[in-house]
Amino acid sequence: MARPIGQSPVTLHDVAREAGVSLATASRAINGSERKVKQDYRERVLAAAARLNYKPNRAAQAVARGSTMTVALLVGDIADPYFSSIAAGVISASEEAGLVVTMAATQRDPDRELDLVRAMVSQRPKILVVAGSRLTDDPNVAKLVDELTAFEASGGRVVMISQPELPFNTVVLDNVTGARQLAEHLLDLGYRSFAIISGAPTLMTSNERVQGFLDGLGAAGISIADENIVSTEFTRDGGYAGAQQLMESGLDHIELIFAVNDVMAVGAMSALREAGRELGTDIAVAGYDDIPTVQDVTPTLTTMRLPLVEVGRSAIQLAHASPPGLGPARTEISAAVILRASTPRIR
Amino acid sequence: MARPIGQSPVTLHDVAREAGVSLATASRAINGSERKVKQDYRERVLAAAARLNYKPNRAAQAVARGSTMTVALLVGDIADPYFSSIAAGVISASEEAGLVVTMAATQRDPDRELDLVRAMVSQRPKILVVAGSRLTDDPNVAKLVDELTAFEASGGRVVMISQPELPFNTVVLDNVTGARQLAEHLLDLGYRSFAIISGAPTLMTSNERVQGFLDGLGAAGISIADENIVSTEFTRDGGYAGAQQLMESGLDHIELIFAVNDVMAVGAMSALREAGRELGTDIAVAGYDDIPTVQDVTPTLTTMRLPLVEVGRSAIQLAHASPPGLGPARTEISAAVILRASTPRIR
DNA sequence: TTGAAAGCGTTACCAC
DNA sequence: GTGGTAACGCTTTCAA
Repeated sequence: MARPIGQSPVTLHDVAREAGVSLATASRAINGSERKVKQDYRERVLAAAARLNYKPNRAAQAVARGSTMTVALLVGDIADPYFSSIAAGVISASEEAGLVVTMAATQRDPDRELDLVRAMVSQRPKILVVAGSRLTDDPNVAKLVDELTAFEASGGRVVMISQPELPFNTVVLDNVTGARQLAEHLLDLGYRSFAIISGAPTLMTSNERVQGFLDGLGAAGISIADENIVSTEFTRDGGYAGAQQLMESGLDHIELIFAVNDVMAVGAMSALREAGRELGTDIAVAGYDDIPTVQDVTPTLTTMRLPLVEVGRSAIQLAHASPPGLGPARTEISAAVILRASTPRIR
Repeated sequence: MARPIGQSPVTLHDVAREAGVSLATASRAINGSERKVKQDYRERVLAAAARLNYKPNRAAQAVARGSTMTVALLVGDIADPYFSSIAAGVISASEEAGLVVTMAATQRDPDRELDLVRAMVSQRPKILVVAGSRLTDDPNVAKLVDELTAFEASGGRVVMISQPELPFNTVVLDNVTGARQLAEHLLDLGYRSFAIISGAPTLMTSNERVQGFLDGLGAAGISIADENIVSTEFTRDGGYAGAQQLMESGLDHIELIFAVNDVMAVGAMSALREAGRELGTDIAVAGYDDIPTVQDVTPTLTTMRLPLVEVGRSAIQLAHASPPGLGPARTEISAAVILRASTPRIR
């Protein structure tokens, strides 16, 4: 009596029949506004629904209502702690708002990104969050902007994380300022000669952090020779390779290596350690992001703290706060310098 | 001419009109089977769709077809590398199969888990993947099994990751065997006295690993005193706290601490290090899972390698391989001992 | 407050 | 092959 028989899930129709009311009433009692249905009817419907183990069909609701309760989230790589922390924030804020999160990973490929954005738009989510860095030479930006603009025109909300150059709501991470502050603090600690491990030359996040860092040093009259700025993959293994590359070309008078993100810094530290360098004494290292692991490596890593979970939450809040029609809104998230053992005072 | 005007997305209807064909033909040309529509009609429709920037409404397709193209994934905590690696596998395998992934996080709370399973069932996904460990005293198992059984009865496929006690398709991670192997290898290296940092006493994954480890030691006539088995949270901070607890109660003759997962092991290492213990020499540490970070901590961590991304992929493959109606199928994933610097040979 | 009925955007069956 | 049209499960007018 209770379980759905065979293949077909219970529909609202079944519930209405079981409760002896009309489809409309059943709908109102279960999903509609509070006021409209009389107490005993409502109870009868709810009881019937419970008895039959009824679950509203979300797809059908979406069609009927003309809108979903979905948040679509696009990340570069979910196994990367940067993205997984942001995702945790997006998921928790979404759940609180009764929204379901749909997720896809671009593997940092612009073509894939465009395809996936199209796939996500096809789901007609309420909110579309795009995390991950843009490339300066991204061949697809124009198309991307078109898709997203059309999506907004049709009532969806777009939120970009850290891509302020695009005309959408954005959670802004001021990488230039952050990296400059980091540089200043490192100068304070006495460091004077630096190397940088950066991502691909076209990767904007990487560029901004390099630029900010150089700005900070420049203000103190310090510069970095080109051969001491290497660019590799924006991953742990990239950092590892970058450190090796630096060591090959000497690394002689370098006191500190700035890796433009923590996973790269951690990889670099392993490469340096394996090469017999004493971290923190022979050579200092700093990163960016403050992913959880950097407290557990040795020495603990100096970095810029980005409240990543908060960033994810902010994306959802921004979407809710920004009225459609008005121009793009932004939430600025500021980073904080976290000095740890990898950069001891040296002068 | 090209862009959707105002609020309403382009529908198949619009495309049909633009192409001068019927709704049915438009549907067939765009989403239907290859054979049925003549070349020039198909081209006209496709051209019209492109011109209007048409995107099929997935929800409407789901209603009409009676099934979605969705995979629902339930994890404990997406920011935990164990889950995020599994999620990466689920996402990539799903994308390859043209499926969209929906995700939710239980925060390891059984009540939340049940609620979220209900919410996900409501989406009528094609596949529902439940990762995360079960509790021995889970008050909701019966209800959970009911929900999942009903979901399967209505045509969905369920896959559990590492919960072989439930009557569903399962990706089995043989924790008992894995932990036993680890113990054997550590005995080989000369270790004779051990402590364990475990998760909550009701957490099955934790229990299995403890049990397997004790089995392995027991076969060599070695046991562990109760006070040297502490139980804490199944997280990095739990591991940190567990190590502190062990140190308070002495840790005197202990040669090696086995933490039942890597994040706990990494936390424990930090606690030990901060307390001035020389890792690998004063005290050895081993973990379980082989999350990426364990190669970058110092010393590198001995652990059991679980191919986590592969585990996620297997879940989707299993769902596709297992015909509905037949009993639950299983895929066994075996773990491999990875000896690293945290457990040097000592005898 | 309730119920009948008209949608929502697609698919799929059934004639032509 | 193609087009008309009845579904799909639900929401939401519109009358009653």
